[in-house]
Amino acid sequence: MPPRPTLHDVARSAGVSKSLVSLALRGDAGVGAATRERIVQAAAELGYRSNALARSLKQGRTRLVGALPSSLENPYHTDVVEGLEGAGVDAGLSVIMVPGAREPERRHRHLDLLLGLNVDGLVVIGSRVEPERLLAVARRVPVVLVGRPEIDLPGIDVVRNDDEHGAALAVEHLLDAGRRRILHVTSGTGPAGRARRAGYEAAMAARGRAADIRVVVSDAGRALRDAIVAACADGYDAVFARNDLEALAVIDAAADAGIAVPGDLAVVGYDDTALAARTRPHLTSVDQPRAQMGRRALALLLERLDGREDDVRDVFTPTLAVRESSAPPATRGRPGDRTRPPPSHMG
Amino acid sequence: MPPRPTLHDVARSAGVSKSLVSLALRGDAGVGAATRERIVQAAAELGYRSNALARSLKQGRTRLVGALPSSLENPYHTDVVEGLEGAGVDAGLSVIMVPGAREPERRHRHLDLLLGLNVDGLVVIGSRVEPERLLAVARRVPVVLVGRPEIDLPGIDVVRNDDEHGAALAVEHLLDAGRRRILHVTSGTGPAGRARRAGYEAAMAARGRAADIRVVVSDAGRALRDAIVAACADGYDAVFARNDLEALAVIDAAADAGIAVPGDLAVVGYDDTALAARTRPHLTSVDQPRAQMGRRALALLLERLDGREDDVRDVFTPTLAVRESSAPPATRGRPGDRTRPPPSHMG
DNA sequence: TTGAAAGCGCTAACAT
DNA sequence: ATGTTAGCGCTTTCAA
Repeated sequence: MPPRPTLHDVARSAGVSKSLVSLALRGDAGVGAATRERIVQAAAELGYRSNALARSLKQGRTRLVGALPSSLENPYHTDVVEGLEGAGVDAGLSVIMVPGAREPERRHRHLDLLLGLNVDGLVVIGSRVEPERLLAVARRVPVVLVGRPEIDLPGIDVVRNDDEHGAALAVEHLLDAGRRRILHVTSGTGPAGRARRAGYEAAMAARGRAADIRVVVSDAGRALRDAIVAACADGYDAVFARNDLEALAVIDAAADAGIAVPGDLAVVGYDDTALAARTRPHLTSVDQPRAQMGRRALALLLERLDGREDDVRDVFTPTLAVRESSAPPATRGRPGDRTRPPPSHMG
Repeated sequence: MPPRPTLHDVARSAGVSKSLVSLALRGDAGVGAATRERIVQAAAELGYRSNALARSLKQGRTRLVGALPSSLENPYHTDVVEGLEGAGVDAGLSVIMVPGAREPERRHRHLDLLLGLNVDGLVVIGSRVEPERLLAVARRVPVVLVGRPEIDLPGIDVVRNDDEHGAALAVEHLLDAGRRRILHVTSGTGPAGRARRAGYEAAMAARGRAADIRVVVSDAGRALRDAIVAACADGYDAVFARNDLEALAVIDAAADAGIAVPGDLAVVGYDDTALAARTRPHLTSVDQPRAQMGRRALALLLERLDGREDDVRDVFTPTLAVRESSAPPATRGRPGDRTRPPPSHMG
């Protein structure tokens, strides 16, 4: 590979100095029209592209924002990045990301990578990076946490949705739709999972259903299925799942066990990811404004870079996207919807 | 934010020269044990982290590999990145990525970003970057294309699966399972889509079903549903979809129209993404070894950096992951599987 | 309007 | 075993 041309090459080719090339190429006003023309010409001919590394080194900033999603498996994360990037473009910042990982070692590697690149800001999406590490990082570069409740670190802004409220939306919706007993399925030891679980319990209690509170911590496969079967036998006719992925697992387990959704069992997920509308039955899901949260994260970063000192905690209010998976027993019977009549414990 | 400590700061704090700090921190053998100790100590106290920008500028390489997925919507891309990253770690290279985009303008911006960061190699995953642009890029940095058939650019390696063969696997499987007429659903104007379509047509012809070849170019929503209904009315009882996402759309449309899958209609997807096993019915899908292809892409990059001149075209052979969505009419009737009897045109 | 020179933080060849 | 020095490619005073 031929070495890429530098400012110096262009300068020589145009017969001017490096500085003038730099100015001309960046559109500085005080460069003679003819000279500028010659410079632009020469640059084009050589295929010159300025070296971002060198510029960043000189300027002490990269105009880069690093995104650290906890995983790319759940579309939630990429939706946030989407918003982040959109806002970044508007602000003249570029967003780079890493694949994301659940394993702490890999996560640390990713974090180090982003930091090593001298990103001007870091957006950590739902990742379980340890608070101490976050604090250490935040002393060198602005950090915004997205989607992580239960955390209050000085110097670190947080953008999240109200998980308790979201859980309550799900519970109320199910109850209002005529469901009697609601199970909560979660695999999470994570903060968001905890908050949703707490919201579920609170909402149940608020509706006088404290006695019905039941939580299944799902591992993959058979265990979940057995738990669902057992719950149904005990009269549970609805599930509020920690997120859409869990909800799909519930639907899958139910199908395995011959339990009809939403006939025998209503299911509500969380995040309203693209999956929700793609699978059958279409999934009712709590929707957080992910792209908007991403945009907000970038705005907070900019404010920090601009000198803001006090911490921001931005809480978005989720809404409920109602779909087929939680249709009340009475509403069923659309074409193509061949579900069983409600089980006997319904009456 | 306090400025981050530099080599110079550490050197002063440890009472030695910059170079010695650099050597000590990188574990050079010829540094006195005591001195090294002192240096490491000082670095730790100051929280020193070497500046990758400066190092890269000096060394003329970044040890960075850029991944440009065409979109994060389809898990296929992230699976490839996963393999890429795994191999990267083994080789001491880091993988950075951008969100990916379908719009040409955004795609170009992403490409420029990666290039501006001086990545040592670029992996373009399924993205429809124009050949001319690819060629231009490849003159400055090694480029590997993943998942893109129909392309033969000098200086650019390609890792892909045999789409024609994959399509044939799907067709044969459906025919062998007793299906009569197979529809192909694609939205793609892309190369992979074209190749799969060609494979479908060839396989149909090879089995004497040339007369049954029928292709639906799916736009969203109603149009697809109508096309499916029409096809079923014409005796089609199976669909081979361009990818898993399309397959899910087909299943969705079928459900809307009261067409049972796999009862009335068998469906086969492509890519065998995580989605396939998550939705009901579980999706039969052509599987390409995505992670392995990612690893291979990185290996090819390394070879290029090592001076290889001739082009490599690596074609992986896909396999078929058979699941519920293509179960033959006779096999149906598992618990929880309440599908209709075969429609009359079956007999 | 243009050029010269300093220096961002690092590495590596060359002293000592 | 340790220090000095010269850049990597760029931006940015400061002079001319």
